[in-house]
Amino acid sequence: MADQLDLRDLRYFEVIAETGHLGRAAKKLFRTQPALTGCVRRLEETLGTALFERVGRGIRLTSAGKALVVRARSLRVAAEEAVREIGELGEGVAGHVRVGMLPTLARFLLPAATQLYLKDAREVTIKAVVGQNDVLATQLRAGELDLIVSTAVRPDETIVRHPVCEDEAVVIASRTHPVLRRKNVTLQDLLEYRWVLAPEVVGTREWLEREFQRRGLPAPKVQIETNLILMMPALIEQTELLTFTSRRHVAPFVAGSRLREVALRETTMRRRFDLVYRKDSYLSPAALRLIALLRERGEALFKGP
Amino acid sequence: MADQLDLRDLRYFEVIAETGHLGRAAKKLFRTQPALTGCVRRLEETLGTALFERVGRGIRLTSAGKALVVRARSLRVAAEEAVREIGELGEGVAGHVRVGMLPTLARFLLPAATQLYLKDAREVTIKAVVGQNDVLATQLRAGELDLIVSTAVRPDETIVRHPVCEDEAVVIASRTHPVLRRKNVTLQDLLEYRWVLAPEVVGTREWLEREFQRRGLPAPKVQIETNLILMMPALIEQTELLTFTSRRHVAPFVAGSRLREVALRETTMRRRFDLVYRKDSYLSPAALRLIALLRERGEALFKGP
DNA sequence: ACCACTTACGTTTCTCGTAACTATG
DNA sequence: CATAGTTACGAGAAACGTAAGTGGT
Repeated sequence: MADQLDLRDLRYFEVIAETGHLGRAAKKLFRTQPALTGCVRRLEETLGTALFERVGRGIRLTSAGKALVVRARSLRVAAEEAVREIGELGEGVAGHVRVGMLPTLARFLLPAATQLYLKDAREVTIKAVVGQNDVLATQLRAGELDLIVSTAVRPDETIVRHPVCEDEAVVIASRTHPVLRRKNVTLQDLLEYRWVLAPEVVGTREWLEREFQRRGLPAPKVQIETNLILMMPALIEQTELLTFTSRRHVAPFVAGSRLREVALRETTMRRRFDLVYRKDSYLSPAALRLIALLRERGEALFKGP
Repeated sequence: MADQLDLRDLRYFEVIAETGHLGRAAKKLFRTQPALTGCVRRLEETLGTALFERVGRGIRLTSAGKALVVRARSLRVAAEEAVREIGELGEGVAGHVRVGMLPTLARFLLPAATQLYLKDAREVTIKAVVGQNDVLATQLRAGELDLIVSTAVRPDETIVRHPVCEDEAVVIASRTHPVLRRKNVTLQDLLEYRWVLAPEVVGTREWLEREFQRRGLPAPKVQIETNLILMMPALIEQTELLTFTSRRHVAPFVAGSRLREVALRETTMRRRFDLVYRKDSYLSPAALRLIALLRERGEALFKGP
């Protein structure tokens, strides 16, 4: 005798209890009457209790049977929920993804990407970490992030890199800034102004200062240093400060932006954003879906409509 | 491919997930490794998702697998609870019984009987209805009670009767009552006193009045008429009233009772208490247990220790 | 006599164990 | 080469369907 319930039997039992007739239940279930007799017999054996009383030529639920109807229903629902949840996890439309990215990407890729991603994966939760490339790479290797989108991650055999999009960091000023009225602006000219820059460890600032240094020039004078990279454009909108960050902040890339690029070949930093993830670790289907989405449409999403 | 979960597979899966090894799990479950491989394969098929990743020569839960562990555990617990609940209902140690009885039985049988009954059936709830025999019989036939213990229920083919115990209703007085100082008390003598009696429709009062009438005597003078039969003895404890009810209220049957029997053959009413229930209706195991208990031990319980 | 459930029995399906196979450290 | 998991296949168990049986209306 089985000492454990069988969900199939319980499903049959529910229909039998609802109809009150083995014959009609059999039709509904595409089974024969004897099969359902067997089902009831099995349940009654494992439960050690009569579920139906044989009254006249029909059957009627006993009190134990009535109680089992309730239990059977909730068990069935719970099982169905489990199948659904796990199935969705498997398809990557549910679950959890931990993704890290640079501030520029958080501003110009994340919103569109998440919107598109969640359209087919409503039950997925996302942890988005914004940080500098060194921090992101460390967290990725530590298993704290499933994937990152970043620049200049050193390749090795434990990670996979895919180029996603290109970007250029440029010198930016408010559209009313005096430097924009000058012609043939030089690197030297830029040193006349004060700057809003990221901390020295950040890739863009490192690059910028090196460019000045290469040409025998001093580093730009920093008036505001902030690790809130995304705030830098807003900080210079109404001042005579300069900053150095992604061209995407500048009109016409951002409609209505008060900012303009200070076009200068020497201060144009090309950089490639790579999608990076660990090679041999398990990635949830939800994470795999996000990876696929970023590989296929990341560039278009970053460029905007 | 099965489209429904199997509780057995989920049980296996739990152990596999806990140990993280098919081999060790197989030992715990008294199964072989291939059997568990098959179990995992079945689950993965019905869920459409990988539950383990094959890492090295071992296995590791995927995120979907981790989620399934939680679901599997709660499903197993719910199934076990269902088995337990329905099993207890079946054994009659859980459930609900509706029982009716006469006041005397409520006083002298119900406490001991329920105590004994609930010792083995802690989860059973009881509805105890106290009433006169005609009311009880009506409610029994209407299906509002599962069983009654009463007197003089008219037998027919829809009910079953079992004698449970015998009782005698007698005239009762306070131990300080003057009638107790008289010798050779007669029926006539009793008419000198006032009475506390039940309403005229109640069996004991009917019987008593008929006994006086049979001997050409008037009915006793009623000072207090109450349907709270059980209050009658208390009402006469400190007065010169007489009452007519079960001898069980009188010392020495109730230790410390202030009441005494006015012994008189003409006022001694023998009555038999029957256990009565419907013959062809479903009786819950809990009810059947109570019936068996009353049949086997009802008499001893009524008589007291 | 008919209807509804049960029993009997053969067939199919499923699960499990044995043994051989594959892959990893 | 030892260990962990997988594949292949046959034996046994379980569930199902057909057909005959039982009981109530």
